[in-house]
Amino acid sequence: MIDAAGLRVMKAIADEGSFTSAANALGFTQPAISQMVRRLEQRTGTVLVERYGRQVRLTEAGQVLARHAVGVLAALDAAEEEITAIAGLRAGRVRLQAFPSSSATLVPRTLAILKARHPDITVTFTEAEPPESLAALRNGDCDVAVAFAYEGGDLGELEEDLSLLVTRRLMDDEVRLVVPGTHPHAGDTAASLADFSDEEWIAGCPRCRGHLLSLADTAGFRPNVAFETEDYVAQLGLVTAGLGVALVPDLILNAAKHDEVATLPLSPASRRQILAVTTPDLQRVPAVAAALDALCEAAGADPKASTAELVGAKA
Amino acid sequence: MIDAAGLRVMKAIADEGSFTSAANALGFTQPAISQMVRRLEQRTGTVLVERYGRQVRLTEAGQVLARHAVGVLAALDAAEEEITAIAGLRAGRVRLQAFPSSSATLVPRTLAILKARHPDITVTFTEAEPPESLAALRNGDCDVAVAFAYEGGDLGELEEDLSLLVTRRLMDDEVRLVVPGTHPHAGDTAASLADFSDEEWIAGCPRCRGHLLSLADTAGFRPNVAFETEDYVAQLGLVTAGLGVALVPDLILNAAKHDEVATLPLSPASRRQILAVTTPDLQRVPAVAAALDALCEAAGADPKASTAELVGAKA
DNA sequence: GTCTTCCATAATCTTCGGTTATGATCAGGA
DNA sequence: TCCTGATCATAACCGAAGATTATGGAAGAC
Repeated sequence: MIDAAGLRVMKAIADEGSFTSAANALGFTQPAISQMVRRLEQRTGTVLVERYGRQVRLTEAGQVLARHAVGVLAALDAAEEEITAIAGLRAGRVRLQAFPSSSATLVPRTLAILKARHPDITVTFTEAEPPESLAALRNGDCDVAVAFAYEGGDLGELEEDLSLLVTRRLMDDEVRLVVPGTHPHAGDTAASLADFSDEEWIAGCPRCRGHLLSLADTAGFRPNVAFETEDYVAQLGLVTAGLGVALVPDLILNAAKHDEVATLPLSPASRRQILAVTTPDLQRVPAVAAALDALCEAAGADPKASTAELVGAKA
Repeated sequence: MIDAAGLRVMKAIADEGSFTSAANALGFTQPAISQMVRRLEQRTGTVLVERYGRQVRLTEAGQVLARHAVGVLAALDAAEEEITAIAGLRAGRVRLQAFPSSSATLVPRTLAILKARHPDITVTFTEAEPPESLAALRNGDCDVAVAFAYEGGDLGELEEDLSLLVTRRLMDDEVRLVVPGTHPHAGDTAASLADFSDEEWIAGCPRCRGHLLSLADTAGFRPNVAFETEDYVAQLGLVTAGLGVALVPDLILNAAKHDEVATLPLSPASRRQILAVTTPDLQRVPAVAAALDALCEAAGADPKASTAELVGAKA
């Protein structure tokens, strides 16, 4: 029945004292005000303005509207201001979830970039393996998930999960074989997985373990997994202690100390993709977009090149 | 940029959790909500709603709007309620100005009627002679003026003042000649003014004095005005003391004690009209209309018969 | 798989809310 | 006194907002 425009007009009339100057103040023409008042009057069923000759005066009801207008318009302005603050990155919130090994290097660098560029954005960060982070994304508990996908057989599994999500490729993470420094093959320039079929293996997270099994299967053996731990520092510790060998991505090796082990490139090489994942809608939220850019930059990827690389369901 | 309708929609979505149920709650169809959200989004330049398959969730910006909506809509409702209270006579204000001799009988009766019928209306009352009360009416300081107009020459003067005002005829007030009880003509059934040409006269307010002069002029003499006072009790007192004769309207005689004087009807009779005056706009304000009705009733006039008796400028 | 339940889109129509053009009235001044 | 300027009202018009119905596509339930 009463809308913001009507209140604005009533307040302008109260402030300016005439239809004409109210119209000027609001950037309208005079008849617009005339009609607006008439509409308001027939909507409310009351007389709002008293016309006496060429001057107008608000009736009591009109004064009531003008009085309320102040508060309502202030509230609307506040809302608008808050919205534009979010849109203009002067505020906003990003909830980031990243898998553990990325939180050592990629995430801190990202947060630093984001903080420097948009200090008013609040970023919350949670560590989560890709299945969980993607679930959180779908569930609305997370805005950006940093996930990884192994090239090869395992990729298909993740791809299914990416339906209707938007991904940005951050970097390729090469997987290396880590052996104790004292290992006979420690000095090799590359490692063929088949040569390590008799070793005891140290596996990481479930999906890393799946990748190990997949690679080993291709190499023609079934690895003897002696230890399993999601803690990659522990993995390296176990290898250092001579308790086995492990497949460890570069990202982890760059982050963690690994002086007493040898890291051998695989032959054939195996990589995993590090991806930033979000939804098509969230992608357009400025704070989220800024976070994605920061992630790309932190990963050393060209933000432009990888922008809007959409992974459809079965496309 | 943001209007009440948009806020209402955002709040409904927040409350209901889906477009469809929000549409039902607001009495719209689902596409209306879809379009409204889209419009809001392109107006604000931000994503307000996240679509996850078949469910929707508000983004941070959307939640901001929904949060502000509560306050804004409450304020709008409050304004509307206040307006309808005025329209429904559950609130409102009437500022009444009446000339002194009416405030003795007519006004108290009117206020009593008004109080009984619409206890929530606040009435303010000021005593003022017609010229002042009409000026206040024009000036917006008064909603209803109770004025009087002498029939005859003097009426024209007031008529000019009534341009663009609305009058309601409340009653006819017969003017009588008041003489001391000991006066030779005290026992007469009627008085011809010419018979009192040699008397000393006691005049009232300026316009009453003008009326006296006008009547005397018609009767062919120029009255000897010995005293002038706007206090009608004093006038009667002066007559009682034998200091002169006076023309006094019935309204005053009914209100004030006048045991020791004789009141003679004039021949030819002379009357003044008691009028309620307001503006065409104010006439439609419920509280003002109620006051006019109460005035008519207090005056014993038929409210219907005298309604909307418009006195135009030169019509 | 089918079926239901969501939201999105398209086409259409009404109403709102603005414009320009014009008229009527009042105030002020030559 | 009669212009003249300022003000509000009204009419005709027009574009866009905002609703509708009809339809399609995707997600989830069975």
